[in-house]
Amino acid sequence: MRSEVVNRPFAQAQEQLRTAGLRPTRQRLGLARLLFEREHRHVTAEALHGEALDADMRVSLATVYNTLHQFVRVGLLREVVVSPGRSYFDTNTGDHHHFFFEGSGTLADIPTDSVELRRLPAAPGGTRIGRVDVVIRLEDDSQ
Amino acid sequence: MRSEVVNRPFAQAQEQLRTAGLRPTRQRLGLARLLFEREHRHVTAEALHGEALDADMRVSLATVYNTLHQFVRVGLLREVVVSPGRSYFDTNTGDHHHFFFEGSGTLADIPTDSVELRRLPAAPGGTRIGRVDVVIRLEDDSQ
DNA sequence: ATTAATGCAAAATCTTTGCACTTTC
DNA sequence: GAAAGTGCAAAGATTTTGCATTAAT
Repeated sequence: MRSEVVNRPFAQAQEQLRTAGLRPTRQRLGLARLLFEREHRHVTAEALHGEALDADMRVSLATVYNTLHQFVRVGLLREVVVSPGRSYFDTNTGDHHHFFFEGSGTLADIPTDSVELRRLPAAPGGTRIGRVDVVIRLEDDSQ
Repeated sequence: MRSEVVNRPFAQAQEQLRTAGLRPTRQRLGLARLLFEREHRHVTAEALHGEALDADMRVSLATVYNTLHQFVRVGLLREVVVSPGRSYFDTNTGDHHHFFFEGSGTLADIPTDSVELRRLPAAPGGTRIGRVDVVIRLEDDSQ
């Protein structure tokens, strides 16, 4: 592989960050690649930090937190709150809902069209609906 | 008021705890009265502890946490997770959903029949649905 | 050069735990 | 008196912050 060849995934991540108005720094690029170069995923800050270290990136946990929140702010990620004292970040920012496996503490997307939300209440005065979160909590089937 | 007259609310709380299999201790009784003698409410451990102190009860924050979780375990309360790093406890254990006001960090019940959930996905193999939580996140209408 | 981002360690939150003491049954 | 519950302070866990250093434009 010739070194002057453009590194595709890298260039893509760079573009993605620029578009979002974030400087494509080494850490943000690295984290973006971990997050977005595969299938949609759900990560905790701690888990992503672990992956980064495994991939020999040098990044602090504080920067991982900061970066995840920046990504949420610019719409690259969505934060999912399902468990007290732990934040999950979802690379799927589209309209969809979640299974939460209480046993393992993991999340899975629910295809949009397998939940149908009929009739929503009106937003109370002075507010507007920002998002509707549906979480289906699953317990181990101790049949 | 004659001292031998039965204190109704107190007796009710006592009964409620006994039925749930919890010893009616001074702290549990006091917290139960704060929680259940009024309309349904959403409290944090910290807020409930504050109320207890205001009412001149002597109870530690640790005991408030323990008690809230015990109440959840026996079905007297329901825990609602909407915000990272803060647990809310809901005295309404019936089937219903929530508004979450992002601005103030407060919760409100949504009447059951103003949300209709049609079509739910089947629980993945080895699991069963424990609960379905719907949270409608409200933002301040900066119109 | 200028401006923004990072790393680190420290702090801030929120929650749980260990154990001696107290209360309930 | 036996068993369960409480208080306190300490520890845990997760997340945020302050500030000097480093990197990107």
